[in-house]
Amino acid sequence: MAALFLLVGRLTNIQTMLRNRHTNHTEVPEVVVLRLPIYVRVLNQLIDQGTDVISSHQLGELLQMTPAQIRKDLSYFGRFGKQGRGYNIEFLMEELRQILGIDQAWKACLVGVGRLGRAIINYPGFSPEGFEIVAAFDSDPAQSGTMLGNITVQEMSEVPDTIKERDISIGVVAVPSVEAQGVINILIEHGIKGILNYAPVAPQVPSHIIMRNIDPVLSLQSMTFYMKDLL
Amino acid sequence: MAALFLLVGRLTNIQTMLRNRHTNHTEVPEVVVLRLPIYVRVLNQLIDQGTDVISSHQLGELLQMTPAQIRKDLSYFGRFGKQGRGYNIEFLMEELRQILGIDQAWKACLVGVGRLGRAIINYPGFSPEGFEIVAAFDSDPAQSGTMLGNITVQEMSEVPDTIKERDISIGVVAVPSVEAQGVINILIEHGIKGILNYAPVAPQVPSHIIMRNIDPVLSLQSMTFYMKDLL
DNA sequence: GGTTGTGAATACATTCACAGCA
DNA sequence: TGCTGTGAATGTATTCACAACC
Repeated sequence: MAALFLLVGRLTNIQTMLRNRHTNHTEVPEVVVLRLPIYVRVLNQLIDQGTDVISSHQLGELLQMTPAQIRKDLSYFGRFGKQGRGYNIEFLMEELRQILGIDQAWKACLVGVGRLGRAIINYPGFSPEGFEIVAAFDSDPAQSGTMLGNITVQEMSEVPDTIKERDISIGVVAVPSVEAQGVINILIEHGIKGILNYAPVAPQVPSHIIMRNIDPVLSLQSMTFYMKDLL
Repeated sequence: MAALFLLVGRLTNIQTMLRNRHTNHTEVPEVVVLRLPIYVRVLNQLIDQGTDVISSHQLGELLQMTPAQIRKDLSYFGRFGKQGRGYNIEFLMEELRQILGIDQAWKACLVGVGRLGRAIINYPGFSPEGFEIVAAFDSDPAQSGTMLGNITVQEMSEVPDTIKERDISIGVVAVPSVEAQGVINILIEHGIKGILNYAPVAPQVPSHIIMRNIDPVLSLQSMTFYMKDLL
Protein backbone atom coordinates (compact mmCIF):
# COMPACT_ATOMS: atom_id res chain seq x y z
CA MET A 1 0.00 0.00 0.00
CA ALA A 2 2.73 2.45 1.00
CA ALA A 3 4.73 1.57 -2.10
CA LEU A 4 1.79 2.26 -4.33
CA PHE A 5 0.92 5.49 -2.65
CA LEU A 6 4.46 6.69 -3.23
CA LEU A 7 4.27 5.40 -6.77
CA VAL A 8 1.29 7.58 -7.46
CA GLY A 9 2.93 10.51 -5.76
CA ARG A 10 5.78 10.17 -8.19
CA LEU A 11 3.81 10.16 -11.41
CA THR A 12 4.46 13.01 -13.76
CA ASN A 13 1.50 13.47 -16.07
CA ILE A 14 -2.25 13.21 -15.89
CA GLN A 15 -2.45 10.49 -18.49
CA THR A 16 -0.30 8.26 -16.34
CA MET A 17 -2.26 9.16 -13.23
CA LEU A 18 -5.51 8.20 -14.87
CA ARG A 19 -3.99 5.03 -16.13
CA ASN A 20 -2.97 4.10 -12.60
CA ARG A 21 -6.00 5.43 -10.77
CA HIS A 22 -7.52 2.04 -10.34
CA THR A 23 -4.43 0.70 -8.58
CA ASN A 24 -4.67 3.13 -5.70
CA HIS A 25 -6.51 0.73 -3.46
CA THR A 26 -4.91 -2.55 -4.44
CA GLU A 27 -1.50 -3.75 -3.31
CA VAL A 28 0.56 -5.23 -6.11
CA PRO A 29 1.34 -8.88 -5.31
CA GLU A 30 5.03 -9.52 -4.93
CA VAL A 31 4.95 -12.40 -7.43
CA VAL A 32 3.81 -9.91 -10.01
CA VAL A 33 6.76 -7.64 -9.30
CA LEU A 34 9.07 -10.62 -9.61
CA ARG A 35 7.69 -11.32 -13.09
CA LEU A 36 8.00 -7.79 -14.46
CA PRO A 37 11.76 -8.03 -15.10
CA ILE A 38 11.13 -11.20 -17.08
CA TYR A 39 8.68 -9.34 -19.29
CA VAL A 40 11.22 -6.57 -19.80
CA ARG A 41 13.83 -9.06 -20.85
CA VAL A 42 11.71 -10.82 -23.42
CA LEU A 43 10.47 -7.51 -24.80
CA ASN A 44 14.09 -6.51 -25.25
CA GLN A 45 14.75 -9.65 -27.27
CA LEU A 46 11.69 -8.96 -29.39
CA ILE A 47 12.91 -5.46 -30.17
CA ASP A 48 16.24 -6.90 -31.29
CA GLN A 49 14.28 -9.16 -33.63
CA GLY A 50 12.49 -6.17 -35.09
CA THR A 51 9.02 -7.06 -33.82
CA ASP A 52 6.98 -4.04 -32.77
CA VAL A 53 3.63 -5.34 -31.55
CA ILE A 54 2.81 -8.48 -29.58
CA SER A 55 -0.32 -10.00 -28.05
CA SER A 56 -0.60 -11.47 -24.58
CA HIS A 57 -1.14 -14.82 -26.25
CA GLN A 58 2.15 -14.64 -28.14
CA LEU A 59 3.97 -13.43 -25.04
CA GLY A 60 2.48 -16.29 -23.11
CA GLU A 61 3.86 -18.80 -25.57
CA LEU A 62 7.34 -17.32 -25.30
CA LEU A 63 7.26 -17.31 -21.52
CA GLN A 64 5.25 -20.48 -20.97
CA MET A 65 2.48 -18.76 -19.10
CA THR A 66 -1.18 -17.99 -19.67
CA PRO A 67 -2.18 -14.85 -21.58
CA ALA A 68 -4.61 -14.02 -18.79
CA GLN A 69 -1.84 -13.89 -16.25
CA ILE A 70 0.17 -11.48 -18.35
CA ARG A 71 -2.81 -9.20 -18.89
CA LYS A 72 -3.72 -9.32 -15.21
CA ASP A 73 -0.15 -8.59 -14.15
CA LEU A 74 0.04 -5.56 -16.40
CA SER A 75 -3.38 -4.37 -15.29
CA TYR A 76 -2.01 -3.67 -11.81
CA PHE A 77 -0.02 -0.82 -13.31
CA GLY A 78 -2.08 0.56 -16.15
CA ARG A 79 -3.56 -0.05 -19.57
CA PHE A 80 -0.77 -0.55 -22.01
CA GLY A 81 -2.42 -2.47 -24.84
CA LYS A 82 -4.77 -1.80 -27.73
CA GLN A 83 -7.82 -4.01 -28.26
CA GLY A 84 -7.63 -6.03 -31.42
CA ARG A 85 -3.89 -5.42 -31.78
CA GLY A 86 -1.90 -6.12 -28.64
CA TYR A 87 0.98 -4.28 -27.00
CA ASN A 88 3.46 -1.92 -28.58
CA ILE A 89 6.67 -3.53 -27.46
CA GLU A 90 8.85 -0.48 -27.16
CA PHE A 91 6.19 1.46 -25.27
CA LEU A 92 5.40 -1.39 -22.91
CA MET A 93 9.05 -1.96 -22.18
CA GLU A 94 9.67 1.67 -21.34
CA GLU A 95 6.66 1.74 -19.05
CA LEU A 96 7.78 -1.40 -17.25
CA ARG A 97 11.31 -0.06 -16.88
CA GLN A 98 9.91 3.05 -15.25
CA ILE A 99 7.63 1.04 -12.98
CA LEU A 100 10.53 -1.11 -11.86
CA GLY A 101 12.82 1.85 -11.42
CA ILE A 102 15.36 0.44 -13.86
CA ASP A 103 15.15 3.51 -16.08
CA GLN A 104 17.73 5.00 -13.73
CA ALA A 105 21.24 3.91 -12.71
CA TRP A 106 21.86 2.23 -9.35
CA LYS A 107 25.11 2.21 -7.42
CA ALA A 108 26.18 -0.80 -5.43
CA CYS A 109 29.09 -1.74 -3.21
CA LEU A 110 30.57 -5.19 -2.86
CA VAL A 111 31.62 -6.64 0.48
CA GLY A 112 33.99 -9.58 0.34
CA VAL A 113 36.60 -9.84 -2.39
CA GLY A 114 37.37 -13.54 -2.19
CA ARG A 115 36.90 -15.85 -5.16
CA LEU A 116 33.17 -15.24 -5.29
CA GLY A 117 33.46 -11.48 -4.82
CA ARG A 118 35.99 -11.22 -7.63
CA ALA A 119 33.70 -13.18 -9.92
CA ILE A 120 30.85 -10.83 -9.08
CA ILE A 121 32.88 -7.72 -9.72
CA ASN A 122 33.93 -9.12 -13.08
CA TYR A 123 30.43 -10.21 -14.05
CA PRO A 124 29.67 -8.25 -17.19
CA GLY A 125 25.90 -8.43 -16.85
CA PHE A 126 25.32 -5.72 -14.26
CA SER A 127 26.46 -2.47 -15.82
CA PRO A 128 24.58 -2.80 -19.14
CA GLU A 129 21.44 -3.01 -17.00
CA GLY A 130 22.32 0.07 -15.01
CA PHE A 131 23.74 -1.57 -11.90
CA GLU A 132 27.26 -0.44 -11.17
CA ILE A 133 29.54 -1.67 -8.43
CA VAL A 134 31.45 1.46 -7.45
CA ALA A 135 33.20 0.31 -4.27
CA ALA A 136 34.52 -2.86 -2.69
CA PHE A 137 35.30 -3.69 0.94
CA ASP A 138 36.88 -6.57 2.79
CA SER A 139 37.22 -7.34 6.47
CA ASP A 140 40.78 -8.54 5.89
CA PRO A 141 42.93 -5.38 6.08
CA ALA A 142 45.58 -7.14 3.99
CA GLN A 143 43.22 -6.87 1.00
CA SER A 144 42.95 -3.13 1.44
CA GLY A 145 44.46 -1.21 -1.45
CA THR A 146 44.24 -4.11 -3.90
CA MET A 147 42.93 -3.08 -7.32
CA LEU A 148 40.09 -5.09 -8.87
CA GLY A 149 39.48 -3.74 -12.34
CA ASN A 150 39.16 -0.04 -11.68
CA ILE A 151 38.06 -0.40 -8.05
CA THR A 152 40.31 -0.16 -5.01
CA VAL A 153 39.46 -2.49 -2.12
CA GLN A 154 38.80 -0.52 1.06
CA GLU A 155 38.66 -1.37 4.75
CA MET A 156 35.32 -1.93 6.45
CA SER A 157 35.84 1.21 8.48
CA GLU A 158 35.42 3.21 5.30
CA VAL A 159 31.93 1.85 4.64
CA PRO A 160 29.97 4.74 6.23
CA ASP A 161 31.75 7.58 4.43
CA THR A 162 31.88 5.78 1.09
CA ILE A 163 28.17 4.92 1.07
CA LYS A 164 27.27 8.50 1.87
CA GLU A 165 29.73 10.19 -0.48
CA ARG A 166 29.09 7.93 -3.46
CA ASP A 167 25.36 7.65 -2.89
CA ILE A 168 25.34 3.87 -2.81
CA SER A 169 21.97 2.22 -2.21
CA ILE A 170 22.65 -1.48 -2.84
CA GLY A 171 25.00 -3.79 -0.98
CA VAL A 172 26.26 -6.99 -2.58
CA VAL A 173 27.38 -9.44 0.09
CA ALA A 174 29.94 -12.13 -0.77
CA VAL A 175 31.49 -12.92 2.59
CA PRO A 176 31.63 -16.24 4.46
CA SER A 177 28.33 -17.28 6.03
CA VAL A 178 29.36 -16.48 9.58
CA GLU A 179 30.21 -12.89 8.66
CA ALA A 180 27.15 -12.20 6.51
CA GLN A 181 24.72 -11.05 9.20
CA GLY A 182 27.28 -8.68 10.70
CA VAL A 183 28.19 -7.16 7.37
CA ILE A 184 24.54 -6.74 6.45
CA ASN A 185 23.83 -5.03 9.76
CA ILE A 186 26.61 -2.54 9.09
CA LEU A 187 25.41 -1.83 5.56
CA ILE A 188 21.85 -1.24 6.72
CA GLU A 189 23.00 0.95 9.59
CA HIS A 190 24.68 3.22 7.08
CA GLY A 191 21.78 3.67 4.74
CA ILE A 192 21.84 0.76 2.28
CA LYS A 193 18.28 0.04 1.07
CA GLY A 194 18.75 -3.25 -0.76
CA ILE A 195 20.90 -6.33 -0.19
CA LEU A 196 21.94 -8.87 -2.79
CA ASN A 197 23.19 -11.70 -0.63
CA TYR A 198 25.39 -14.47 -2.00
CA ALA A 199 26.20 -16.03 1.37
CA PRO A 200 24.39 -19.33 1.92
CA VAL A 201 22.45 -18.17 4.96
CA ALA A 202 19.10 -16.45 5.53
CA PRO A 203 20.01 -13.19 7.26
CA GLN A 204 17.39 -11.24 9.16
CA VAL A 205 16.68 -7.74 7.96
CA PRO A 206 14.09 -5.14 8.95
CA SER A 207 11.01 -5.08 6.79
CA HIS A 208 11.89 -1.84 5.00
CA ILE A 209 15.05 -3.43 3.60
CA ILE A 210 14.74 -5.43 0.40
CA MET A 211 16.92 -8.51 0.26
CA ARG A 212 17.42 -11.03 -2.51
CA ASN A 213 19.40 -14.21 -2.02
CA ILE A 214 21.47 -15.85 -4.72
CA ASP A 215 21.99 -19.42 -3.72
CA PRO A 216 22.63 -22.06 -6.37
CA VAL A 217 22.88 -24.85 -3.80
CA LEU A 218 19.34 -24.19 -2.55
CA SER A 219 18.18 -24.28 -6.17
CA LEU A 220 19.85 -27.63 -6.73
CA GLN A 221 18.49 -29.04 -3.49
CA SER A 222 14.92 -28.28 -4.44
CA MET A 223 15.57 -29.63 -7.94
CA THR A 224 16.63 -33.07 -6.77
CA PHE A 225 13.28 -33.55 -5.02
CA TYR A 226 11.72 -33.90 -8.44
CA MET A 227 14.62 -35.83 -9.92
CA LYS A 228 15.28 -38.47 -7.32
CA ASP A 229 12.53 -40.85 -8.42
CA LEU A 230 13.16 -40.52 -12.13
CA LEU A 231 16.51 -42.23 -12.21
CA MET B 1 0.73 -36.60 -8.18
CA ALA B 2 3.19 -38.62 -10.24
CA ALA B 3 6.07 -37.46 -8.07
CA LEU B 4 4.31 -38.54 -4.92
CA PHE B 5 3.25 -41.83 -6.31
CA LEU B 6 6.85 -42.57 -7.15
CA LEU B 7 7.85 -41.34 -3.70
CA VAL B 8 5.59 -43.88 -2.10
CA GLY B 9 6.80 -46.57 -4.44
CA ARG B 10 10.31 -45.88 -3.20
CA LEU B 11 9.68 -46.11 0.52
CA THR B 12 11.43 -48.89 2.32
CA ASN B 13 9.61 -49.68 5.54
CA ILE B 14 6.08 -49.84 6.81
CA GLN B 15 6.63 -47.19 9.43
CA THR B 16 7.59 -44.70 6.75
CA MET B 17 4.69 -45.77 4.57
CA LEU B 18 2.23 -45.21 7.36
CA ARG B 19 3.81 -41.88 8.12
CA ASN B 20 3.29 -40.83 4.54
CA ARG B 21 -0.03 -42.49 3.94
CA HIS B 22 -1.98 -39.29 4.27
CA THR B 23 0.04 -37.65 1.51
CA ASN B 24 -1.03 -40.13 -1.13
CA HIS B 25 -3.85 -38.01 -2.40
CA THR B 26 -2.39 -34.54 -1.97
CA GLU B 27 0.19 -32.99 -4.24
CA VAL B 28 2.98 -31.23 -2.39
CA PRO B 29 2.93 -27.53 -3.31
CA GLU B 30 6.09 -26.43 -5.05
CA VAL B 31 6.60 -23.55 -2.60
CA VAL B 32 6.86 -26.11 0.14
CA VAL B 33 9.57 -28.00 -1.73
CA LEU B 34 11.43 -24.74 -2.22
CA ARG B 35 11.42 -24.16 1.54
CA LEU B 36 12.65 -27.60 2.58
CA PRO B 37 16.32 -26.88 1.75
CA ILE B 38 16.11 -23.78 3.93
CA TYR B 39 14.95 -25.90 6.82
CA VAL B 40 17.80 -28.32 6.24
CA ARG B 41 20.29 -25.49 6.30
CA VAL B 42 19.10 -23.97 9.55
CA LEU B 43 18.92 -27.40 11.18
CA ASN B 44 22.53 -27.90 10.18
CA GLN B 45 23.50 -24.68 11.90
CA LEU B 46 21.61 -25.72 15.01
CA ILE B 47 23.46 -29.03 15.15
CA ASP B 48 26.75 -27.15 14.96
CA GLN B 49 25.56 -25.12 17.94
CA GLY B 50 24.85 -28.30 19.88
CA THR B 51 21.08 -27.89 20.05
CA ASP B 52 19.21 -31.17 19.75
CA VAL B 53 15.50 -30.32 19.95
CA ILE B 54 13.59 -27.36 18.54
CA SER B 55 9.96 -26.28 18.39
CA SER B 56 8.19 -24.91 15.34
CA HIS B 57 7.91 -21.64 17.21
CA GLN B 58 11.69 -21.33 17.68
CA LEU B 59 12.32 -22.37 14.09
CA GLY B 60 9.83 -19.75 12.98
CA GLU B 61 11.73 -17.04 14.82
CA LEU B 62 14.99 -18.06 13.17
CA LEU B 63 13.47 -18.14 9.71
CA GLN B 64 11.03 -15.28 10.07
CA MET B 65 7.99 -17.36 9.36
CA THR B 66 4.96 -18.61 11.27
CA PRO B 67 5.17 -21.83 13.29
CA ALA B 68 1.98 -23.00 11.63
CA GLN B 69 3.56 -22.81 8.21
CA ILE B 70 6.52 -24.89 9.29
CA ARG B 71 4.30 -27.54 10.84
CA LYS B 72 2.03 -27.59 7.80
CA ASP B 73 4.99 -27.86 5.42
CA LEU B 74 6.40 -30.82 7.33
CA SER B 75 2.99 -32.46 7.56
CA TYR B 76 3.00 -33.01 3.79
CA PHE B 77 5.75 -35.56 4.32
CA GLY B 78 5.13 -37.15 7.66
CA ARG B 79 5.03 -36.69 11.43
CA PHE B 80 8.46 -35.81 12.64
CA GLY B 81 7.79 -34.06 15.95
CA LYS B 82 6.82 -35.01 19.47
CA GLN B 83 3.93 -33.27 21.18
CA GLY B 84 5.03 -31.18 24.10
CA ARG B 85 8.69 -31.26 23.01
CA GLY B 86 9.23 -30.33 19.38
CA TYR B 87 11.47 -31.81 16.71
CA ASN B 88 14.65 -33.79 17.16
CA ILE B 89 16.95 -31.79 14.94
CA GLU B 90 19.22 -34.55 13.74
CA PHE B 91 16.30 -36.84 12.94
CA LEU B 92 14.30 -34.15 11.16
CA MET B 93 17.30 -33.12 9.12
CA GLU B 94 18.01 -36.66 7.98
CA GLU B 95 14.38 -37.15 7.02
CA LEU B 96 14.32 -33.93 5.03
CA ARG B 97 17.58 -34.82 3.30
CA GLN B 98 16.07 -38.11 2.24
CA ILE B 99 12.85 -36.45 1.07
CA LEU B 100 14.82 -33.96 -1.00
CA GLY B 101 17.12 -36.61 -2.39
CA ILE B 102 20.20 -34.87 -1.03
CA ASP B 103 21.23 -37.88 1.00
CA GLN B 104 22.89 -39.07 -2.18
CA ALA B 105 25.58 -37.60 -4.42
CA TRP B 106 24.64 -35.91 -7.70
CA LYS B 107 26.88 -35.53 -10.72
CA ALA B 108 26.74 -32.47 -12.90
CA CYS B 109 28.44 -31.23 -16.02
CA LEU B 110 29.25 -27.64 -16.83
CA VAL B 111 28.75 -26.16 -20.29
CA GLY B 112 30.61 -22.93 -20.97
CA VAL B 113 34.02 -22.29 -19.45
CA GLY B 114 34.18 -18.53 -19.83
CA ARG B 115 34.60 -16.24 -16.86
CA LEU B 116 31.31 -17.29 -15.32
CA GLY B 117 31.86 -21.00 -15.98
CA ARG B 118 35.27 -20.87 -14.33
CA ALA B 119 33.82 -19.15 -11.29
CA ILE B 120 31.17 -21.87 -11.05
CA ILE B 121 33.66 -24.69 -11.31
CA ASN B 122 35.74 -23.08 -8.57
CA TYR B 123 32.76 -22.40 -6.31
CA PRO B 124 33.52 -24.37 -3.15
CA GLY B 125 29.88 -24.66 -2.04
CA PHE B 126 28.72 -27.49 -4.29
CA SER B 127 30.77 -30.54 -3.36
CA PRO B 128 30.25 -30.37 0.43
CA GLU B 129 26.54 -30.59 -0.34
CA GLY B 130 26.98 -33.59 -2.60
CA PHE B 131 26.87 -31.86 -5.98
CA GLU B 132 29.96 -32.56 -8.01
CA ILE B 133 30.87 -31.13 -11.38
CA VAL B 134 32.62 -34.02 -13.09
CA ALA B 135 32.87 -32.74 -16.66
CA ALA B 136 33.08 -29.46 -18.56
CA PHE B 137 32.31 -28.62 -22.17
CA ASP B 138 32.70 -25.62 -24.41
CA SER B 139 31.52 -24.92 -27.94
CA ASP B 140 34.85 -23.28 -28.73
CA PRO B 141 37.13 -26.15 -29.81
CA ALA B 142 40.14 -24.04 -28.84
CA GLN B 143 39.15 -24.51 -25.19
CA SER B 144 39.20 -28.27 -25.59
CA GLY B 145 41.91 -29.90 -23.52
CA THR B 146 42.31 -27.00 -21.11
CA MET B 147 42.53 -28.09 -17.49
CA LEU B 148 40.28 -26.42 -14.92
CA GLY B 149 41.20 -27.74 -11.50
CA ASN B 150 41.11 -31.47 -12.10
CA ILE B 151 38.68 -31.34 -15.01
CA THR B 152 39.61 -31.37 -18.69
CA VAL B 153 37.45 -29.24 -20.97
CA GLN B 154 35.86 -31.35 -23.71
CA GLU B 155 34.24 -30.62 -27.05
CA MET B 156 30.46 -30.52 -27.33
CA SER B 157 30.55 -33.62 -29.51
CA GLU B 158 31.63 -35.57 -26.44
CA VAL B 159 28.50 -34.64 -24.48
CA PRO B 160 26.48 -37.80 -25.26
CA ASP B 161 29.14 -40.34 -24.34
CA THR B 162 30.30 -38.46 -21.27
CA ILE B 163 26.80 -38.07 -19.82
CA LYS B 164 26.13 -41.74 -20.30
CA GLU B 165 29.48 -43.04 -19.10
CA ARG B 166 29.75 -40.81 -16.06
CA ASP B 167 26.08 -41.04 -15.15
CA ILE B 168 25.55 -37.27 -15.12
CA SER B 169 22.04 -36.07 -14.35
CA ILE B 170 22.44 -32.30 -13.91
CA GLY B 171 23.58 -29.75 -16.48
CA VAL B 172 24.97 -26.39 -15.40
CA VAL B 173 24.68 -23.89 -18.23
CA ALA B 174 27.01 -20.88 -18.35
CA VAL B 175 27.06 -20.00 -22.03
CA PRO B 176 26.07 -16.73 -23.73
CA SER B 177 22.31 -16.14 -23.89
CA VAL B 178 22.00 -16.90 -27.59
CA GLU B 179 23.58 -20.33 -27.14
CA ALA B 180 21.68 -21.32 -24.02
CA GLN B 181 18.57 -22.84 -25.61
CA GLY B 182 20.63 -24.91 -28.03
CA VAL B 183 22.93 -26.23 -25.33
CA ILE B 184 19.98 -27.07 -23.10
CA ASN B 185 18.28 -28.94 -25.94
CA ILE B 186 21.39 -31.05 -26.43
CA LEU B 187 21.73 -31.81 -22.72
CA ILE B 188 18.10 -32.87 -22.46
CA GLU B 189 18.32 -34.95 -25.60
CA HIS B 190 21.10 -36.95 -23.99
CA GLY B 191 19.40 -37.69 -20.72
CA ILE B 192 20.02 -34.75 -18.40
CA LYS B 193 17.13 -34.43 -15.92
CA GLY B 194 17.85 -31.06 -14.31
CA ILE B 195 19.22 -27.76 -15.57
CA LEU B 196 20.87 -25.05 -13.51
CA ASN B 197 20.83 -22.14 -15.92
CA TYR B 198 23.03 -19.09 -15.42
CA ALA B 199 22.30 -17.53 -18.81
CA PRO B 200 20.03 -14.49 -18.55
CA VAL B 201 17.23 -15.95 -20.64
CA ALA B 202 14.16 -18.08 -19.95
CA PRO B 203 14.74 -21.25 -21.97
CA GLN B 204 11.85 -23.54 -22.78
CA VAL B 205 12.08 -27.08 -21.47
CA PRO B 206 9.65 -30.01 -21.49
CA SER B 207 7.65 -30.38 -18.30
CA HIS B 208 9.53 -33.44 -17.07
CA ILE B 209 12.78 -31.45 -16.93
CA ILE B 210 13.45 -29.42 -13.80
CA MET B 211 15.13 -26.10 -14.42
CA ARG B 212 16.34 -23.47 -11.98
CA ASN B 213 17.58 -20.08 -13.11
CA ILE B 214 20.31 -18.16 -11.35
CA ASP B 215 19.96 -14.58 -12.40
CA PRO B 216 21.24 -11.81 -10.14
CA VAL B 217 20.14 -9.09 -12.55
CA LEU B 218 16.50 -10.19 -12.35
CA SER B 219 16.79 -10.15 -8.57
CA LEU B 220 18.13 -6.61 -8.62
CA GLN B 221 15.47 -5.47 -11.05
CA SER B 222 12.64 -6.64 -8.82
CA MET B 223 14.41 -5.11 -5.82
CA THR B 224 14.50 -1.61 -7.24
CA PHE B 225 10.71 -1.59 -7.57
CA TYR B 226 10.53 -1.33 -3.81
CA MET B 227 13.54 0.97 -3.49
CA LYS B 228 12.82 3.62 -6.09
CA ASP B 229 10.41 5.66 -3.99
CA LEU B 230 12.42 5.49 -0.78
CA LEU B 231 15.32 7.61 -1.94
C1' DG C 1 -12.32 -10.85 -36.94
C1' DG C 2 -8.89 -10.10 -32.89
C1' DT C 3 -7.42 -8.56 -28.49
C1' DT C 4 -7.50 -6.01 -24.16
C1' DG C 5 -8.90 -5.24 -19.33
C1' DT C 6 -11.32 -6.91 -15.55
C1' DG C 7 -15.00 -8.57 -12.30
C1' DA C 8 -16.26 -13.23 -10.88
C1' DA C 9 -14.96 -17.91 -10.18
C1' DT C 10 -11.75 -21.10 -9.12
C1' DA C 11 -7.54 -22.88 -7.33
C1' DC C 12 -3.94 -22.52 -4.20
C1' DA C 13 -1.33 -21.16 0.12
C1' DT C 14 -1.31 -19.57 4.73
C1' DT C 15 -3.03 -19.07 9.14
C1' DC C 16 -6.16 -20.24 12.80
C1' DA C 17 -7.58 -22.85 16.45
C1' DC C 18 -8.00 -26.87 18.83
C1' DA C 19 -8.08 -32.06 19.67
C1' DG C 20 -4.81 -35.22 21.05
C1' DC C 21 -0.83 -36.55 23.14
C1' DA C 22 3.86 -36.54 25.95
C1' DT D 1 1.66 -27.64 30.75
C1' DG D 2 3.57 -27.36 25.98
C1' DC D 3 3.71 -28.72 21.70
C1' DT D 4 2.41 -31.22 17.29
C1' DG D 5 -0.58 -32.26 13.43
C1' DT D 6 -4.46 -30.97 10.92
C1' DG D 7 -9.29 -29.83 9.36
C1' DA D 8 -11.57 -25.42 8.70
C1' DA D 9 -11.27 -20.63 7.72
C1' DT D 10 -9.15 -17.08 5.70
C1' DG D 11 -6.27 -14.78 2.47
C1' DT D 12 -3.85 -14.67 -2.23
C1' DA D 13 -3.04 -15.79 -6.91
C1' DT D 14 -4.56 -17.56 -11.19
C1' DT D 15 -7.77 -18.45 -14.59
C1' DC D 16 -12.19 -17.83 -16.80
C1' DA D 17 -15.19 -15.55 -19.61
C1' DC D 18 -17.04 -11.67 -21.63
C1' DA D 19 -18.11 -6.61 -22.42
C1' DA D 20 -15.81 -3.05 -24.68
C1' DC D 21 -13.25 -1.68 -28.32
C1' DC D 22 -10.01 -1.47 -32.68
